[in-house]
Amino acid sequence: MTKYNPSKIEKKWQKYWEAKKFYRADDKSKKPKYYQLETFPYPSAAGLHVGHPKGYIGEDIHSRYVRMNGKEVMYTMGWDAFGLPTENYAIKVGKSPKEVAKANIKNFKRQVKMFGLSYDWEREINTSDPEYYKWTQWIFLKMYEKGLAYRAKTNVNWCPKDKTVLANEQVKDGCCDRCGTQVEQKELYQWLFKITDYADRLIDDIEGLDWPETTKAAQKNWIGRSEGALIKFPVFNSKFSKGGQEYVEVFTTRADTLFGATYLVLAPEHPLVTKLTKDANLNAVNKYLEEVKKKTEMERLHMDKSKTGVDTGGYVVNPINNEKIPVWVADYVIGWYGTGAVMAVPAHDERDWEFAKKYDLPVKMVVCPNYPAPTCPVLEKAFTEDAHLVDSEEFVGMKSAEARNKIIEKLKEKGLAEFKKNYKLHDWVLSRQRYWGVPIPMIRCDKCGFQPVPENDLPVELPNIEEYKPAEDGRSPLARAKEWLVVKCPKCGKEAERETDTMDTFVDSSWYYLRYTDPKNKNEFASEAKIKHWLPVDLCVIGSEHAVMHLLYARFIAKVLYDLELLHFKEPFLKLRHLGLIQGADGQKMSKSRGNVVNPDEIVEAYGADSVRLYEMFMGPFEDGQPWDPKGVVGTSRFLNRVWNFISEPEEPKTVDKEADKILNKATKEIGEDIKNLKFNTGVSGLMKLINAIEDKWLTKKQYGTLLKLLAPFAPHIAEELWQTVLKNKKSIHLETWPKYDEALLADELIELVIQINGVKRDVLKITKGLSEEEVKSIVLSNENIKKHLAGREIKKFIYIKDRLTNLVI
RNA sequence: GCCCGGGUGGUGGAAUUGGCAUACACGUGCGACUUAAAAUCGCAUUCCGUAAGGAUUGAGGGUUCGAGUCCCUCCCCGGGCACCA
Repeated sequence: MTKYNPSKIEKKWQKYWEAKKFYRADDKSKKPKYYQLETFPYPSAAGLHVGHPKGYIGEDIHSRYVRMNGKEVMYTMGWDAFGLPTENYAIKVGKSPKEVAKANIKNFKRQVKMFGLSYDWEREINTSDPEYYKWTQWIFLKMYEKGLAYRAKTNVNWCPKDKTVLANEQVKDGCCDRCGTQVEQKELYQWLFKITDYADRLIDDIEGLDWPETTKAAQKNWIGRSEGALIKFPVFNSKFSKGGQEYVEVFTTRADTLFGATYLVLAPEHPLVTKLTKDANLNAVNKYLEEVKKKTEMERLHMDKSKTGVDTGGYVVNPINNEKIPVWVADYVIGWYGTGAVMAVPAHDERDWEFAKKYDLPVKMVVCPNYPAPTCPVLEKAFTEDAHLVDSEEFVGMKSAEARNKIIEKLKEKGLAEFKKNYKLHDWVLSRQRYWGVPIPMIRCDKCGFQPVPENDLPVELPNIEEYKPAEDGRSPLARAKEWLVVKCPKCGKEAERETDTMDTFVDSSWYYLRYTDPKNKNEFASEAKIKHWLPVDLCVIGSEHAVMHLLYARFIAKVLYDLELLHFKEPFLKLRHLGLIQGADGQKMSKSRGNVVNPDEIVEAYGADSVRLYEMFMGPFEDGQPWDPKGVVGTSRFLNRVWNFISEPEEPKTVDKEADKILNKATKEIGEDIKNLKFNTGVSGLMKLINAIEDKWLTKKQYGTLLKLLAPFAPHIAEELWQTVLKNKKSIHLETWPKYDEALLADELIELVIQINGVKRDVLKITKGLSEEEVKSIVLSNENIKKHLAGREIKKFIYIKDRLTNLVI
C-alpha cells in the first residue's frame, strides 16, 4: 500500500490535463453553454496569499460540477495588468512597469496553476497587451462618437511639494503618502464618461437581476436617485437684472414645505453669489469664500459638521406666497448636487434648523401629522406621508404627498417649477496622469481642437520611456516621449500632440468578460457569433468590494454597446454571488504591514493542493470571510488520507452492500445541491460524513467510483489518481458524468419519531414510515416511558407531524 | 445619522426554512500502539450536576402545541453611504 503523496500526483495530473486540453471551451460544442466568470486578478508584486485562490477554488468546483452535468463550460483566467501599484513598484525598483508586470504575471500564473484549476488557458487575456487595449481604445472612440466621452475641468489631488497628481489611494489623512505634505485640490481638464445619462437605466434594470440584495441596494444608493422638483425663486430687485427677471433655482423633494421656506442658501461656488451680494456685505462674503477655499478635504471629513455661513444681503421671493426671504451663502450646501442652492425650511429639516438657530433666522411650521390641532414640535420626523399642511390658504388640510404635487403643478403654470429627478452619481472621470495605462486615443490640434485617432491607427501603443515619475506640470510621463507625442492632426495634417492621459483601469476591466469569448480576434473586440453564443455570463463570482464601482461601470459599458447594437443583452451578469475574503489568523485583513500574510506555496508544499482546496471551502460559507486557522488544513488533509487508505484495495465483494448504496445515493443528492448553491462548506462536511458512514464497509468498484466522482470537483488530483491508478479506469474521472440518484432510495423505511410532552423531548421511537396519526397515537400512548411522564394526566391536544414528531399537550 | 448584513460551545461553523440546537472539523482531555516522540486509531468534549434532572442560540418581551428561525423593544459587531436638500 502506497502512501498518499500529493506533491507527486498533483504535478503529474496537472500536466496530463493540460496536455489533453480537457478544459478547452469549445465554441462549436453541441452541449449547452455555461459561462462562468470570476474577477480577473491584479497581479501584484507580492504574489498570491492564501485568500486569493478561495474564489478560484469555489468556481473551479462549480465549473467541474457543471461540466459533469453535461454543459460546455467556459471558465477563464486573465490579468488586470495595468495600474498604479505596478507603476510605483517599478519606479521603486528601477525597472519598467512592463517588465514588472510580466514577472508578476508569471509568478501569479505559477501559483494559480498549483491549485489544479480547470481554466481554458487558451483564452488567457492581459489588459496591458496592445492586442487587448486596442479594443479598450476602440470602445473609447465609440463613446466619443456617441458624445459619451467629453473633457471638463475637475479636481485632482495635487501634492505641491512633489508637484504631482495623486490618486485617492495615495492620499492618507489628507496628506501625500510619500512626503507627508498636505494635499491640495487642483483643477485640471480631464476626460469623462457620461454615465449619468444612464443613471435611470442603471437603477431600473437592477430589479430583474439575480444578485445579492445588498449589492443591488449599494448600487441604487450610489446612484442615489431622488424625485422632486426644480423651483425658481425670483431675485428681488437685482441690481443686475436689466434685461429681465433673474431667478435662483433650487431642487427639493419636499415641495409641500415650500410655505415654510424662510430663507435660501447658495453653495459657495454658486455663480450667483457675487451678483446677489449687497455692497455692504461684500467684505464678509469674500472673507467667507476665502475661508471655505482653505478648508482641505481632511477638514471637511474630520471637522465637526457645525454649520457656517454668511448673509449676502440679497433677497429672493418665495414663489408660493410672494414673501421676501434672505439669501445666505453656506458650505453645508453642496455645489455639485442639484442646483447648488437650497430653499431652507428650518421647521422641517434638521440641517436648516441648526443653521437657523445659529444665525437667528425665522422658523415657520407648515406641516404636521396632528392636523387640525397642530401640536407637533418642529422637526417632527414621522410626518412625511401622514402629515397635513397647516399654514397656507388653499392647501391647508391637504396631505403632504398630495400637496407636494399640487404646489408644483400650480407653479408650473407660471413657469416657476418643474418635476425633476436628481442623482448623487457623478460622471466617470477616466483620465489618469500616469504612464502605466491605456493611452487615450485622442490628438489635440491647435487649430482643429481634439480629434479622435482614426480607427485604422489603433492601437496607440504605450511608448518606452526613461523616467516614469509623473511630470511636474501635472501631465503624465508620456509628455516626455517626444517622438511619440508629436503627430499629424488627422483632420488638417498640421503638427499636433497626442493626449498624454491614460485611462482608469476600471475601463480595461469594464469589458474583459466580452474578450474571453474571442480573445484572439484581430478585427473586432469579439465576433458577433461568439458573443451571441457565450453571453450573457451565467454566473459571476466577485468580491463584495467590487459591488459598486466595477460592476456599475461594466453594466454601463454593456448598455452603451447594446445601444450601438454590438451586444444583444442589456445586463451582462444575470446571476452574481460574492465571495468573502480569508483573513489572517488574527481576524484582520491580510496585509504585509500587519505581518499576517500566509503564502500558499508553503501550505501547498506541506499538505498538497487538494487539502488546501478542501480546507478553504470547509472554513465557512463561501460568501463570508473567515480567519485562516493554520491548523485547519490538518483536518482536510487527514480526511484525504482516510479516503486514500479506504480506496487502495479494490477487490470485488460477493454481495453489494445495500446500505452503502443508500448512503451514496443520499450523498449524491446533497453534495450536488450544495455545489449548485455554492454551499461548499456543507459540501465538504457532506463528504466527510460520507466517509465516516461507509469507511467500515466493503464496496464494489462501482461504489468506490461513485464516491470518487463526488470527490472529484473538490479534490481533482486525488480523485483522478485513485480513479485511474487504483480503480484502473482508462479515461479521466473528469470526463465522467455526475452520478444519478434515486429519489425512492432517499427515505428510510424506519424513521425516528421524536416524542415531546409540552414541547420538551422525552423519547425517540423507531417506527415504520408513513403511519397514520391514529396508529402513531396508540404506539406513543402505550409506551412505558411516556406513560411514566404523563403520570395519568389528560392529554389536551395531540400534535402529529408525519414521520417526524409528536407533541403531547397536557 | 441613514441603508444593508450579522450575533449559536474554547475556535471555524451546521441546522430539509417553524419541528431532536450544537452536524462536520479544529483544539483539548483520556486511552491504545511505541523504549520514547511524531503520525495513526479509539473514547469523551455546550454549561450546571456524582446522578436523576435542569438550563442554553446577544438581552428582554410577544405569537405558537412548539421559536436559533416569525413580530416588537434594546445592546453589541461587520460593511456601505454620509451636510445629497
